Amino acid sequence: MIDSDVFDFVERCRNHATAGSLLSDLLNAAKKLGFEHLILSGVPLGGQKLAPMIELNGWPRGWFERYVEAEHAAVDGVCIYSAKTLKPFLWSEVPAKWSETEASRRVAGEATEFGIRSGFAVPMLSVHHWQSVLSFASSAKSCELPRRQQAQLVTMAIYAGMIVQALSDDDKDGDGPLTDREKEVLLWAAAGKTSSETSQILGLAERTVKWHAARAREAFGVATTTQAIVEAVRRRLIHP
Amino acid sequence: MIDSDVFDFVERCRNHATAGSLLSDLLNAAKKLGFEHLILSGVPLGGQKLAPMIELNGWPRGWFERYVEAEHAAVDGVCIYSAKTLKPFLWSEVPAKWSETEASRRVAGEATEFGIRSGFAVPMLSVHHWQSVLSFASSAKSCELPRRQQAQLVTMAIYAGMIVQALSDDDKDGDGPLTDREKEVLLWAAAGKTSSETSQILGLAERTVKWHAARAREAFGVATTTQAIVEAVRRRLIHP
DNA sequence: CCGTCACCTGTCCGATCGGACAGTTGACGG
DNA sequence: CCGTCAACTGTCCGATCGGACAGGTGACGG
Repeated sequence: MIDSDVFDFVERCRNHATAGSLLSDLLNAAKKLGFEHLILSGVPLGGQKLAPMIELNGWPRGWFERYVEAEHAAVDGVCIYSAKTLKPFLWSEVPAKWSETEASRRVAGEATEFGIRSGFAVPMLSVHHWQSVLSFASSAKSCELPRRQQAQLVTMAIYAGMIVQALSDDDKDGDGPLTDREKEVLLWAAAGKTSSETSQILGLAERTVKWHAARAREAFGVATTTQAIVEAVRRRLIHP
Repeated sequence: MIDSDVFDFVERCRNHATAGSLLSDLLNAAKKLGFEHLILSGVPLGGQKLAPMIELNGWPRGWFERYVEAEHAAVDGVCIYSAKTLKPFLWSEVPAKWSETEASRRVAGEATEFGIRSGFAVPMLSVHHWQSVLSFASSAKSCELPRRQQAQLVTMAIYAGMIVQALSDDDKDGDGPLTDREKEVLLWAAAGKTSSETSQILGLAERTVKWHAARAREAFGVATTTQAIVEAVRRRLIHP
C-alpha cells in the first residue's frame, strides 16, 4: 500500500454517513496491509469489569461473541496494555507482565481458531472520552510491520476514530440540556466548592446555587450533583 | 507537499522527545502548505472563561500575548466554533452566528497586524480529555485549500495531538495514585450511589467505603469526593 | 396580552458527608 | 523477624446536601 492510498481513504472518510460503510472501507484498506480483521472498542480501565463499548466490529463471526461472553477483555494482554499506553504497538510487543499470564495465552490460543495470530493495536481517546483501541488482526504467524506501514495504519486508525466520534455527536448546534448558570454551578462544584462558597463567587444566594444544581440534576435525570457533573463532562458541556 | 512528506513527518514524530522539537517539525511541514503559524490549545466550553491550556505555541511573538491578555478566546469565532464541532474547518467556514459578531471581527482585524489572515482549524480531544484545537494560520487573504491538502493537515494535526498527549503522560506504567478499591468506590459514587449503597454492593461496612473515599481525596489532595472523581476521570484512572 | 421560561430567593428538615479519634488483620519485602 | 502498607471496622459530630414546601422578576415570542 502506498501513501496516497491512505489519503484516499482519509478523503473518503468525509463521505461515510454510517459506521458500517466506514468499517467496510477500513477493512478493505487494512487487507492491503495484511490485516483481515479489526475492531474499535473501549478498553476497561484498572479493575473495572464493565463491558467495553464496541464502536466498529470487524472481527470474525463467532470470535466476537466468544470474546464478549467469556469476558476475555479483562485478561487479554493486548486489551490491558491498550489501557496503559497511548502509543501504537504490535501485539508481540505487549510486556510480559500482561501477555505471559495463563489467561492471556488462553485468549491468544482461542483466537487462532478464528484465524487470528498476530496484530497491531492503536490506542486512542475516542467517543465519550473513553480510552479505546483499534486492533488490526492478521492470520500471519508473526508480523514485522515496517515503520512506514505502521504509520499508515495509525493514520487510518485515528482518522477512523475521529469519524466515529463525529458520527456519534451530531446535535452540537443546539443549546444543550444545561443553561450557562447551571454549567457554572456544576463547574465550581467540580472544583470542590460548597454551595455557600459558590454563592459568594457568583454573587448569588446559597439557595439559588442549590436550586441551579437541582435543575442540572433534573436535566440529566440523576440523583446526585456528582452524577450531573460526570455526565456534563462526558457530554463535553464543561471541562473541569 | 506530497503524501509521503506527511508520512515522513509521522515517522519522525516517534523520535520527538519534547514539545519544542515537535513544534518546529510541524511548523516546517505546515509552511510547505502555506501556513506559517500554528497553535494547539484547549478551547473554552460554553460560558467558561478559564484560560485555555496551551500545548504547542507557534504563533507570532506578540500576537499570542495580545490574544491571551485581551481574553480573545472568549469571543473569537474560530475558537468558539472549535468547541462545538469535531470536524476540521477553514476559518472562513465558521458559521456567521459566531464569526459575524463585532468582537470576533475585531479579533480577526487585530490578527492581520501580525500577518494572519486566514486559517484552517482541526478540533480534537487532546490532553486530559479537553477539547482542543490545532489552528493553522496563513497570511494569504483567503485560502481555498484542496481536500487533499486538508487531509494532509488533519493527519499531521491529530498525530501531533497524539504525541503531545503521549509526552504529557509518562508514568503510566506505575500503579498510579489510586488502589483498585479506591477506584471502585469512586466509580460507584460517580454513579450516584451513597456510601451505604456502595457498602452493600461491595460487601463492606459503610465506614470502610467512606474511608476509601477519604484515601482517594488524600491521594489527590482535594477536599471533596466529587473533586476526586473528576480528577480520576481526567487522569483516565476510571471511566464513568 | 399572556404564557413560558431562565433566573432568582426563602424556610424547614432528615439524610449524608467529611473530619477526628482509635484500632485489627494479612501480605510482602528488607 | 519486623516494618510497612492496603484493607478493613468502629464512634462521634458539625457541616453540607437534597427534597419539599412556596414564592417574585424580567425577557421573549405567539
